[in-house]
Amino acid sequence: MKLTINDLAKMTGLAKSTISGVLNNKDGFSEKTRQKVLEAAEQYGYVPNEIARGLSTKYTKTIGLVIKDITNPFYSKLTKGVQEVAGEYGYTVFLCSSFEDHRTEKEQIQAMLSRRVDGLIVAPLLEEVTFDHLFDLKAKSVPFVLLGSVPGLDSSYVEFDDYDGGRQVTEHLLERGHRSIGFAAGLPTSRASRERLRACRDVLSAHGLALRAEFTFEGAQELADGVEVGRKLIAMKERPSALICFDDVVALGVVKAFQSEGLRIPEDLSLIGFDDIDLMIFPLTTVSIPTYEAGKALARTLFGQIFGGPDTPAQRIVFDEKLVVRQSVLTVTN
Amino acid sequence: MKLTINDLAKMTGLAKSTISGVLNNKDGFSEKTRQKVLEAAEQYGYVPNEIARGLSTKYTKTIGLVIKDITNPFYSKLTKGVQEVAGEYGYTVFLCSSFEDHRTEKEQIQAMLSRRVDGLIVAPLLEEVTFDHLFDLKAKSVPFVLLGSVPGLDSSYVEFDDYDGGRQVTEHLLERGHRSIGFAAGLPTSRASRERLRACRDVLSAHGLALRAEFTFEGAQELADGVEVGRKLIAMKERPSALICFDDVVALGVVKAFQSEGLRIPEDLSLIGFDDIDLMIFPLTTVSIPTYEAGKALARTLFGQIFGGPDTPAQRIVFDEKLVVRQSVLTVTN
DNA sequence: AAAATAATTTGAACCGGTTCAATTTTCCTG
DNA sequence: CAGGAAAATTGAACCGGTTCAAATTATTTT
Repeated sequence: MKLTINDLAKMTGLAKSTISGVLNNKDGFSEKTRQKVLEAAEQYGYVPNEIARGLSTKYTKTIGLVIKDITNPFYSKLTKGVQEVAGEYGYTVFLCSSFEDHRTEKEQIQAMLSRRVDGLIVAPLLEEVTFDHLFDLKAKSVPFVLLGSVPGLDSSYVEFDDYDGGRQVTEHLLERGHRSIGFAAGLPTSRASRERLRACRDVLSAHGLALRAEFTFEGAQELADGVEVGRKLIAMKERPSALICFDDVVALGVVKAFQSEGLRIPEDLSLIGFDDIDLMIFPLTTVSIPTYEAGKALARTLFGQIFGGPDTPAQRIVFDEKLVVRQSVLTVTN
Repeated sequence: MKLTINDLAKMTGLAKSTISGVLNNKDGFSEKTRQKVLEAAEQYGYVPNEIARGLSTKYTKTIGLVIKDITNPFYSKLTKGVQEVAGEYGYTVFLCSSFEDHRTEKEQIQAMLSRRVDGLIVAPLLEEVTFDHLFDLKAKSVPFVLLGSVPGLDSSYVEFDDYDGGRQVTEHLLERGHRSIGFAAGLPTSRASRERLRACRDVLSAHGLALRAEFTFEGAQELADGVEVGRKLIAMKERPSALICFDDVVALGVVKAFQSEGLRIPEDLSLIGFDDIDLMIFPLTTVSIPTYEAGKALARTLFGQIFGGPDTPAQRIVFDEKLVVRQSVLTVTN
């Protein structure tokens, strides 16, 4: 059915090694045969079988990207960055989603390995359990880059300075006079969320303040979760004057809940998010995260590993997070 | 480095065909050898090389998904649906983005073919040029399913009744008394946009009305484009009373433009979008599109083709679009 | 024009699996 | 316990490429 290199060899009367050589631009072939091969390949529309090639060269021109959920703007933008760079290198990317499940993450990585990807980009779930599967990658010396470092694992990674982002927003709120601050954290599997929360706590306690338990929410991930948090806040007798949301999506949910009750942001609640997503139309004060650039950096770092061989030193790239002040934070005068 | 089936054969003292047979659950092996193989595989952590397997079986357990831009919520949700079903079948998906470029689309499909995917899902760009590459797929009898039919190509597809969606929104506006209607269309490569626009024109002309050229915009794709359209409208002396946007993202852009000028939706402009995206917090009247379900349907149809062999009849699935009335359309009394 | 050298081309082995006809082993039966 | 059938195992070919030492052909050199 499909034309193979053997067919081409038969048709041109040349050896398959000759065909292979010419097609891979190796030199040592006469101009005459070179033309003959090229013409025949062109004429019959020969497309080399990358699978077969991969088997002998050990390079599949394929990388795996394991993320949590493509539906989240954060990841879709990151993915776009990865794709962009992969394309430049003639690589194709396998998209795998862990759907926030630790076992799925492991399985996906396993599947990628069995498909012999040349490298992996993983946005690992943070969990108490184990990072064995990641240490394994290192042990097997499979090129890989992580989104976010993993304690004790000496690997390449790209991450954001989430702690500093958390610090910035908290200080911003303090500067604007807020003393009662709430926090809508993400899932416990999110490193970013944890860091931001930790920073928030640190800054508050440095000012003799604390995050009150009833103003601290957990597991906020999607818009609906944000709406839920918003509802809970609305139902409270006493409410924090400001809420830091783990990301813009959650913040958007809070905005939605408040708006649907006729309450207003920032008059009734000051709000801060993270990510600075494109689809934001609400003037939300947030923290911009160079997601797209991070995706590109992840891919570039990975290709560095792939082409640099197993002794390529691990690279660590940290992107800054930057507060973007808009109109969702009120200045309160005590 | 990596353990192969040959290694395993040597270690157990069995033939590689035995190892292969046991591991693939073929019968005709004694319980004793079966155990021996299984234990050895387990103990040494043997993972079959899918590349090698793919070469001989012709099945790579891999499908290709070619979309325009993963960053668009429409596609990310569709992708999620595809992934979900692919996962159920033990398949992994190659994500390819055409980035709205016809040539890139062709190249991506080519790349997928050279990687011998078992099937393809393509959201093709609509262009004057050619659909040769799609007809080629048919000719080569590569299993594939399209998002949206292509004229003259008898293939499986999943599509939305975009014409009807366009009809619904236009009639809704007419019912609410609007007579001066504008349309922010998407890129000319979007079939959905074209259909919606066509329906709008048809309905209007059936009512003796027409879409005025100065109220018809083209190439609106991202939020920024919507903002642009909004600005243009604001700058006009005379403005339509309602605007239909090709999708929610564009509508969101218009909202943003209006809000930033202190104008209000729907008081200053009635607005309708398409997609009913999750991240919407503005009470936008829109048309809900079962994107996630479509993604699943695409995948299921594809697997039907893959496992059903080349004579599987082409399937056509059309999803309805459904108007969701919220608060972005004013009732005007003339 | 023969010998030496350089330029091309080729054939066989290999990558890591699957497949299946042929062979070997085991089990029954008379 | 020989002989035949059934069960289990194996070996070789194949999938479609790449690689490289060896063979062939062309070009110089003397």
